[in-house]
Amino acid sequence: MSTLSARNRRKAPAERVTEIALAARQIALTDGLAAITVRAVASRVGVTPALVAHYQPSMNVLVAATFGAIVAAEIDEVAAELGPCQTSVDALGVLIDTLLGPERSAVTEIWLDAWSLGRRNPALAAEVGRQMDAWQGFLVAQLRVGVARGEFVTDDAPALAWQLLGIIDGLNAHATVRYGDARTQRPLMRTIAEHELALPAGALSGAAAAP
Amino acid sequence: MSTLSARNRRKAPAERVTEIALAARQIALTDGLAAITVRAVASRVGVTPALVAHYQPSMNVLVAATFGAIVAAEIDEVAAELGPCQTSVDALGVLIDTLLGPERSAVTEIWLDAWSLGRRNPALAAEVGRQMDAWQGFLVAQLRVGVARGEFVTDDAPALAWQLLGIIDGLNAHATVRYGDARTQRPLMRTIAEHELALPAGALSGAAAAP
DNA sequence: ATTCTTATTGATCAAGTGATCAACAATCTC
DNA sequence: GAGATTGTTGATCACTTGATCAATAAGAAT
Repeated sequence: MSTLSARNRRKAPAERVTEIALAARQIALTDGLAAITVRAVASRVGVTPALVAHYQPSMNVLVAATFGAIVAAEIDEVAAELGPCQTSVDALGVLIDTLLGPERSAVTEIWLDAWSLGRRNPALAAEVGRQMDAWQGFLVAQLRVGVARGEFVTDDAPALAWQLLGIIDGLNAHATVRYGDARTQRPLMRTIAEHELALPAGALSGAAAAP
Repeated sequence: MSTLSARNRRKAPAERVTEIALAARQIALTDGLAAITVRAVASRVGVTPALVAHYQPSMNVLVAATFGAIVAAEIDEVAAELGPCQTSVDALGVLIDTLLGPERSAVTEIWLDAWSLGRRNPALAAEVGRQMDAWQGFLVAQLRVGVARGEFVTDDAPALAWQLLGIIDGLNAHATVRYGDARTQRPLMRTIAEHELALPAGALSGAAAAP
């Protein structure tokens, strides 16, 4: 790849750091968090392993940072998609459709890797905690807007957010690992959300239904 | 441990194989599937790494077999617990309480490891598929009994079984990785099951309620 | 053009992994 | 008890991992 193209060019530290971070992200999305090794990243950037080690205090933190970057990007992406929605019901429907979409399997695998690798990588474990909190915070905000608008009813938005995220992660994990049939997952998820938020049956089904 | 106690005793192959399998299971339940190494198993059995390698075609299959054994034992255990139940509603309540219990976190971590490691270990991936099928088959059988008894109503037991298992795994994963609050998970799970099986509200709540 | 700063490298270490194989020795068989 | 069987070992290989450091050279400063 770029190993031969721009050989021996000297770059500003900030740029190299960015390159390394990007390479790590690509490797993770392709082959999982466990595939982020000094040599793999170095090879992808077109640089010596020593340079990667020079810019990163340790591989554990690079893995953690890469995980954090991927998940943070995911949140931003989903948030952007929810922007145009007029009602909270609309937004929730889009959220469910997006999060249970088949194109999220790469990110789901990242989550599975993180949950498993977190036990041996303290930095990663901490980052997993942060990102789970971030997701929950995001969803809580959405739910509270809906409650304020009088669209949703729930007496414990934080707990409900955790529950909904748990369900979504579980369905995604199953779909990614073994059964990719999202057709039955989305209706189920909508039904659960409707019930837990005191919505009329079918309220979430109409929105953003793909052909 | 037993490293010094019974030194240099020669055992029948079947017994050694059993010892190795047991050691692998204990290591997995304590430190995860990734901790199953030739040396770790050998050390626990009190034997040379070469002997472990001698009895196992490869570490990949030992990991896969260990995962399979743990999950199979889990299914048997749960099945045994459901035996005494008179009604399917009872059984489902016990099933939910058991599977979402806090003492299952070790097994949940095994599942997370398996899902993550499966990508690099074909034997493990195959075993994961088998055990997921086994769980689904078990739950489908339970659901069908309930339907036959007139307790449950569902037009697609297999699909519903996958969904319920996905939800349970997701809630368990979250609880294990970060939030161990099962108090909100079980009521939620009961509500979902009641709704999906056309049960009256609260039907699953009364059964097997711990003090 | 020369000097200086520093990004980059090559070589190398120590640790850990799975796996192999001739040699040993514990136990069984006769 | 002598011999055959085979469970078991010690040594060792090839490989991958993260990490270190003196030495090099690219680019900026003068």
